[in-house]
Amino acid sequence: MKDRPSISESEWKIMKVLWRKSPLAAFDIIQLLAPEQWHQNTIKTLLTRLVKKGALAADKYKNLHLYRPLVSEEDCIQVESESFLDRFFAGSVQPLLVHFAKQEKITPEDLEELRKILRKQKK
Amino acid sequence: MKDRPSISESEWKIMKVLWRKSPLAAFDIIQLLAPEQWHQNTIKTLLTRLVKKGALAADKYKNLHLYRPLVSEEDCIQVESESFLDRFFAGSVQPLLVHFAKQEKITPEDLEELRKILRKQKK
DNA sequence: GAAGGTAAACGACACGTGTAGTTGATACAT
DNA sequence: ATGTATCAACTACACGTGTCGTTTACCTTC
Repeated sequence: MKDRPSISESEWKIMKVLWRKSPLAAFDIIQLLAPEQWHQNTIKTLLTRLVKKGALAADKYKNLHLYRPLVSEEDCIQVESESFLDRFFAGSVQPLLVHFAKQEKITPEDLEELRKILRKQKK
Repeated sequence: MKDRPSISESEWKIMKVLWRKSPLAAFDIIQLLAPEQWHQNTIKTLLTRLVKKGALAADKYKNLHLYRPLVSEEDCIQVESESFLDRFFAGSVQPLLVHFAKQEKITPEDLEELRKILRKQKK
């Protein structure tokens, strides 16, 4: 897995749209992100920057570009999770789990789910 | 819990030092952060900014300041975790757990530990 | 082929951050 | 009391980011 470009918070919202459905024209993305109340140019700028960073491809189609992701959501989440772990939990999952457990964010059902996944992996 | 000031990555390293032991003078902090290879002034600047943000107190003592945290590590981790969850896992712990489980970052021992914590809370 | 309209490209600006040089204040030693 | 070392304060600057305005290119339609 190559280095993933660093994607800022706003940029991430763009990526999410395109991970869900692509390729899309700037116009479509602007529509889908209407709830963010961003100026059109703001979204265009973010798109341009994401292309420059290598996170998106922009295929020319007539007088517009069709954007599609060049990096997978899985990989990006992976990178972000890694750095999150490093910064706040000394790089290991255990303290993170403890943290969330103490916040009462983890339910017995989650635990059961986890057990299932682990069991599957053992095979 | 009041709003925690936003603490950048470098600033976080300073905070970690002071959460471990405080109060400390700038000099001590510079010593302890020697591995970071930061210029002294860099650390001073970060300290000043943290004071301005309300994350640290600087008590005057003779010709120097003694720094101590004004926000707790727990609270800050809490805020960061929350925003991390929101950004990458739609705000819920479940997908995060699944993610880490799939990365094989979670061991059966972790699971056992979790179970213990949950059991304790039920009481 | 000229006109009109949209999309892209470019430029701009403020703010946060990482990084460090310069200046000013001050405690201590002589 | 004065000099010196040290700490704090101020200043600076480049880069990333969030946010848009302005200009240019180009497709489509008449």
